[in-house]
Amino acid sequence: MGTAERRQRERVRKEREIIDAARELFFQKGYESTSVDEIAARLEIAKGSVYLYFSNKEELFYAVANDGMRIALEMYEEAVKEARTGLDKLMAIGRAYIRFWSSHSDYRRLLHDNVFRSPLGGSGPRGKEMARTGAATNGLMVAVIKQGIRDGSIRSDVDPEKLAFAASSMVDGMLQRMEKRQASEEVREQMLSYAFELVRAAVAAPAVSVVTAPGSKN
Amino acid sequence: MGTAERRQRERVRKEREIIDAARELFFQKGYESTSVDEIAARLEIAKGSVYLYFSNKEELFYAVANDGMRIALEMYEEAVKEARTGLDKLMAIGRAYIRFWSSHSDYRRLLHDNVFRSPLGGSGPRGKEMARTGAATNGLMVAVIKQGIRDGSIRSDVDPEKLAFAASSMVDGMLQRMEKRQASEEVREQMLSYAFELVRAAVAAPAVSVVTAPGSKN
DNA sequence: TCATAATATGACTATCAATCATATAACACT
DNA sequence: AGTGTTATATGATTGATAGTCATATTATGA
Repeated sequence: MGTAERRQRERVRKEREIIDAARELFFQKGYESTSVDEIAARLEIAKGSVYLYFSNKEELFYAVANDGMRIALEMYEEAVKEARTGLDKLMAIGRAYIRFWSSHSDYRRLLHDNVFRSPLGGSGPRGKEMARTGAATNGLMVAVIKQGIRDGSIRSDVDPEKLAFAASSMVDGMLQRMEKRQASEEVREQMLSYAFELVRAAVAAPAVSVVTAPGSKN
Repeated sequence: MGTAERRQRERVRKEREIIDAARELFFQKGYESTSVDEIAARLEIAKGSVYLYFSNKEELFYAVANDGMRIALEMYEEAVKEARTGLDKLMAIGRAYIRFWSSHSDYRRLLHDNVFRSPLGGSGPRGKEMARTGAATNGLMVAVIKQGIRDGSIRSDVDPEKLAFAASSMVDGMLQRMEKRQASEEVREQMLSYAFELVRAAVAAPAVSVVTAPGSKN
């Protein structure tokens, strides 16, 4: 009796449809200016039906945001594979970060115009799922930093958790502010690159190459 | 005929009253959950009267936020006086930052729960005023960094504007995220101190024995 | 064929920012 | 003082929208 399973599949498909519609509208007009009525209208269903699948509008936001974060996470994971030392991997994540946020400016705008509603996500399931994706991203950074300490590319007095937190906060904070200032894509990249070099200068082990000057590539 | 002047004074006084009432309510219940009606009720005036002095609720937010930012700026200016080198001044600003945000957690919560509405402020006069305060704060940091480069405490290849931007974004980003996580005051301070040391490690001029990087401004 | 459960609907409620026609008070000028 | 003009104040009204709920429709299974 595959009824339950079919029902479950149907449910997931419906949820997906709603998320997709919401995403398009959020991208187009922003979260605040999109009404649940509009989302429903786009799918030609009743507003009440949306609430059958998502307990409130914010959960819908978390679902969309999580999609974006998942894409980013996958890009980081790819980037990490292509570098050897922990430090290089950390920098590779940085470059992937720039790549992601340049190529997905819709997600960037949506997420950074609404950071305030993405703490650890709300209390609903979608919020929690997004929080997990955030935690996984953080975990990746911490792991990479730890490796760097082991392989000698990162100074041993670095605190992996704190560094991951500070570095990602810096980048988030910068992107957020630049969003408001409507900085050009080019300026954005320059600023981020500068910040990454700053981090590198701060944490690279003093071993072979003396601390690299900020602003110089590699 | 001091009539115009008295009127002007009266206007300022009224505005002040409204800002103060709004601040108390924003602190107590947050921006979103405070209605303009409540603000008016607290002052025993009609809602319409509020709109006689502020064109919308957001302007009221900017006015309150600006107060907070002014207090902080003054603390930074004090802190700067008590250090000698540019690098020390930069670190002193950092410590003042911690002091301000610990002692004024009401402002901290209000501002960081609402960063999204404080880009460069909105288009109204209060938003613009807040933007000016922000610019002044940034200007102070840039000036201090420039001095550091001149007096040799900060590496000459540092870009003052970019460093100021990256560093303040980092701190903002961290505070914002910690607000959501409800980190304790203690953890908060530790994290911020760590971030400041990271910045110091990245920008402090190398010890005297080491040759200064070529192309130093001075 | 019918009872039960799942899904869908859209009218309705509640909330609130912002507006506006109307009223009152302050002022300037004679 | 008397009068027209401007500034200030009011609160009922509008418009928008998130979320609810009684009711209807459809699917399932005995």
